[in-house]
Amino acid sequence: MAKSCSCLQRQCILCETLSTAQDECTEQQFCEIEGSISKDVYRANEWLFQQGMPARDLFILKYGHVKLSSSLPDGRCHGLRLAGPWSVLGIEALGMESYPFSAVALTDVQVCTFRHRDMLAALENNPKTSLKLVTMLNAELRRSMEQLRNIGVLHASERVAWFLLSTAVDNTCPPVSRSDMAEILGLTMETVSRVLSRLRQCGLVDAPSNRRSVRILDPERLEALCGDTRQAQLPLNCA
Amino acid sequence: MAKSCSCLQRQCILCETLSTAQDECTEQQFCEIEGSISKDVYRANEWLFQQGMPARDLFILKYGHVKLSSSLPDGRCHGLRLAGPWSVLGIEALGMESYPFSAVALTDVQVCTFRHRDMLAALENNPKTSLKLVTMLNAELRRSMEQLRNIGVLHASERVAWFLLSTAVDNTCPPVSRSDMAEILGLTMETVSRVLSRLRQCGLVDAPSNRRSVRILDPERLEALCGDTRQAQLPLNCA
DNA sequence: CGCTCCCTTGATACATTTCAAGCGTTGTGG
DNA sequence: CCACAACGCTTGAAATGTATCAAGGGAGCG
Repeated sequence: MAKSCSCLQRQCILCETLSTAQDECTEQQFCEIEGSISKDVYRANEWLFQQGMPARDLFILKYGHVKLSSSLPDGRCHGLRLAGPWSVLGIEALGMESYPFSAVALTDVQVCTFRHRDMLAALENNPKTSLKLVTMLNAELRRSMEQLRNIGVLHASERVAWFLLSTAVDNTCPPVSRSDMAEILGLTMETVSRVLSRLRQCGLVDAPSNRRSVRILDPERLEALCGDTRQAQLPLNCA
Repeated sequence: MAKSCSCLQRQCILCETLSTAQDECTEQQFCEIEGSISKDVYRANEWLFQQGMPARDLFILKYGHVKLSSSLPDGRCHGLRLAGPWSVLGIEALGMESYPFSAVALTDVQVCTFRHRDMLAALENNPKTSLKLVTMLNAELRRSMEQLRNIGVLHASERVAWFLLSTAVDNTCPPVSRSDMAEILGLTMETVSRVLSRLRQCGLVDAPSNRRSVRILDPERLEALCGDTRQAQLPLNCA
């Protein structure tokens, strides 16, 4: 029997963990780990998990996009970030009672699901996995702090520009609605719409109003918009 | 020779790590770890480290308060959070080239300094330490996400109320200036000052204008201010 | 066709920022 | 010991960016 995860993807922390685990686990331990991975599918708008739910699993996103968001007791809600393929979700709850935020599928989504308790066991048995995990959490933390700073200091158009640039792959953004973007950027849907309209008029992006799709046409001018205040504060005269 | 860190504090991750390490390291390994801890002092307004500096150390704050902040290329700056005694600083840079943010002492400060490379070695040798670290990073991540949400959705007075409540120990806040608070909350100094003046008028806090000191007089009414919007949006009629 | 959903756009309201002046304390040097 | 500057804070008036409210358009779908 081949000792490996059936996907064997380089980008997947689980697959990599398993491949290093081969050297360090007994055959039995390894099979236990591999056996506890399940592959699941969620439809668009389904919840992977909700804030406050008992935390049991972590997810490796293999296909599709997910939105993470956190809400206040009074119902107000704020998007934390978008997650794309090969993101690890729900690991922030490892060792805790409940998920501190919610995750909803924006598109149809395919994931590997893994129990927290199995992850904890893998950590005990495999120091290399710990290191990988620590590195991952650190990266997450940096991203989160960068976002904190950006929400704190950037203007509306700078935030939109930054969002587009930071989420786009090949100048194409994930399929988010205006309200999703607004929620993540701490703005209203209307403001996001206005900014996108202006960016469209200036030829910086292609953002059809009917479809959830934004394409970046001029990455360089867009970058100028979110880096330097003086340019960014005058987004109307984009001449 | 006694095998323990000389402080032996329950709250200190380093001390705890060392005490568990006793069971798992050889005497030589243990002494290497212990020997690599240095105890340092920084004066108020000194930098512990700056954004972009090569990342070498992590710090356990033993006495005093530190402000973490991140800046944009154009100079705009945003406070990330305050750190008090027993915080671990600079661990977000573990395994990375440079510090992703800066840390400046608000008061005179006493720290234990520990090399990243020694921490990494400790992780390899001691799975329990990894778990502790992962738990810590997760807690940090949750805090950071909570803050992200709060900056995103809360109004000025709600943010101030939340800041006071979340940083106060025994209803007494760390010695931060109005501008420090403003920087962390994504507001201006003037706005913070106005909110504090109103809170003072309403008898919720004691905030003398000459000293960097805020004391919470009525925690319950203050909590009502940051939990529920409808109350929070009318902070002027605090009757 | 009529419904819903998402988006756009305009007018207005409002919270916060910006700009500006002044106050009290602290520390320094004549 | 007193002037003086520096610093942090407060407060007011005006400016401004974004939210809110409102109306309407277009695509998709039963």
